Amino acid sequence: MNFCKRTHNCGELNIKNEGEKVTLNGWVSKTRDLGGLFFIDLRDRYGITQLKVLPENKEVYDIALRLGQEFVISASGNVIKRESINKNIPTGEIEIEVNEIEILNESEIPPFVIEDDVKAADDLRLKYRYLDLRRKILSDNLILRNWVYQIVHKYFEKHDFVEVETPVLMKSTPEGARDYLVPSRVHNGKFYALPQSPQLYKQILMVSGLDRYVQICKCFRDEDLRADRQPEFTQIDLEMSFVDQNDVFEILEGMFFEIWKDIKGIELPAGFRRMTYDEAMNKYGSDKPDLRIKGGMEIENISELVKGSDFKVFSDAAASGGIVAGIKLQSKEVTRKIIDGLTEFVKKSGFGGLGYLKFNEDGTVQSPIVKFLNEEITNNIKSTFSCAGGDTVFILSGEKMKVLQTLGQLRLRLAEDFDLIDETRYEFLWVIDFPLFRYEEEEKRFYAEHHVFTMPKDEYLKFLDSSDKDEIESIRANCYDLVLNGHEITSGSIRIHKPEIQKKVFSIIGLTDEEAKMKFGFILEAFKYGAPPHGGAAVGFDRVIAILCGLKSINDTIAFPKTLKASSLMDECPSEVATVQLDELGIELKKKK
RNA sequence: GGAGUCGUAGUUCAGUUGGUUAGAACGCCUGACUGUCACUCAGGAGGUCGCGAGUUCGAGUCUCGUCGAUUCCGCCA
Repeated sequence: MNFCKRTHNCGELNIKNEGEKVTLNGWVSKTRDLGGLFFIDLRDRYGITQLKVLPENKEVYDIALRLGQEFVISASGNVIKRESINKNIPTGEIEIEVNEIEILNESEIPPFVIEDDVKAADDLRLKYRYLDLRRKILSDNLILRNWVYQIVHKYFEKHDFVEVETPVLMKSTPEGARDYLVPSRVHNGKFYALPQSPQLYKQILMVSGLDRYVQICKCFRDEDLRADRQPEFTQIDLEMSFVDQNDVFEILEGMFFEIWKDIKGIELPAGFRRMTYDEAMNKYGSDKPDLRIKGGMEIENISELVKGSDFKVFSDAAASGGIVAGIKLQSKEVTRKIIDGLTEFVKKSGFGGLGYLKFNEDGTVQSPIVKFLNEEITNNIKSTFSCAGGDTVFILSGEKMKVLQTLGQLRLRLAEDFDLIDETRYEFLWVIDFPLFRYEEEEKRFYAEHHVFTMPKDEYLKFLDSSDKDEIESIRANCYDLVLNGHEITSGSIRIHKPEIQKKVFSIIGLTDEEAKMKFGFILEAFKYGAPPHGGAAVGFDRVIAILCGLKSINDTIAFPKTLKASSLMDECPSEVATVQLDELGIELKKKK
């Protein structure tokens, strides 16, 4: 098809181009018919340029009158200075006086108007994703994502990493998330799994001597979704040989340094803050604390202070091995209604109520529990939290982890409600020394907190032979997360490369030699032939992009995201398949109940 | 698997205690208009109130179920 091809895009012309004869191709964003004067806003991904059509040019004018939203056109004419300038857009000083228009394609009336401040609901936007992506605000996310992609590739190339593609069809392993399964036609009854991550392959590449591996790859997890969780997502996967934790940190800090410098023009600190898992839990009630909250709002354990109080709820908690702890909300008006809302919030986590002490400006203390606490205890609480008039301390008591986690959630809730988050900050934090195991009460067994190949810290190796639950739970690992603004954006560990340590870990999670061989045989086999000390990490690419774009959800960093029920509204997948296809795979569907 | 919110015109929403013909804005169509850029003005078309039962003389409104979107918990690198 012949058509008049563009000489420029719709975002680049300005007053310097005055007098030039140009051709633009693009979509009709809007038309304004003033009777004797006709304006067209022509859009492409670079921007919008105004076209002007005069009725004297009858042929062109008649075409202009036919134009509808989202028609694709080619327009030629001269760049002229506008009579009235639009300061809101980069091309606002000029317009094209059109002497030729060609309609390249018509459009049906779109189901929603394509504008930055889109009004359509999510499902409609997803069904017509291609229209939604015509919005600059959205396509800019994909463009930024591409920039980060390029920075990452260059960065790792510069540091001698080798990009290796690992299989997408792999062996299903039962640990971790639920696998997406792919049936095999050649081996009826057998299945591949899509990778939850290329974990095992990258470790084997270390045994191969590749030394430094990186891959920006798709990962798949068949679990329920969230705003920051898609069934398929992208990670920057990396692994290094002959390294300890600090080497991995250094490489990743360097990567984030370059990304933030290039994309945001921000110089991140040379080394990120570090905090142990235990400290994070005790101070923030979370393994991914948001450090942007004004005043810090750290949790204080006041078990000792209230141990002897007459308030049974507190003294009982302390006596039965639990804790009493609280957080302070600084100088905010806390009404009855707010307290009720927060009480409702903690009740959902199984607490009977929320204790609070309001320290008034006049020195009095307002609280339903103050009558149970003597003056000394009240004063001690006040000084522990460094309270001034106008501050409120919220207190929970009970089982330690539950108290800490709920206070952590309360902290985030208060920060949200009282607008205490400094949105301009980027707070990176390494959370280190995670527990190696997690005890599952219901099944009465240990699970690997990270994954089964995570190396325990040297000083805890002795507990691998222990049969004491507390000792095993106390084992800390060379396992780390990078947290940014309360989001986990990276996770990794130093791996076990010694068979005797691996054996002990398997034994603690109740995996017999036989089972281990069946599930992980190939990697254990590989490890027999000289596995170097190695470790690595995986970066949640979508989450990083979402934060860079200022988005709460990762969906708008992904071209074609899926809904919470993991379906794609545009191409309507998943879908049923023909019986012939199932027959070839040797699969028969169960009848629906 | 559980809890919450939402579903009414092409779109975003309003719709009172269950009561006559379900409204507004934007978009769309027709006409007018030579400096608009959220153009303006005049007129017009457009509805299976997500779907299915039930209660009722009467349901957009109440009840139950179901489907979809979304937020959170469980789950999950």
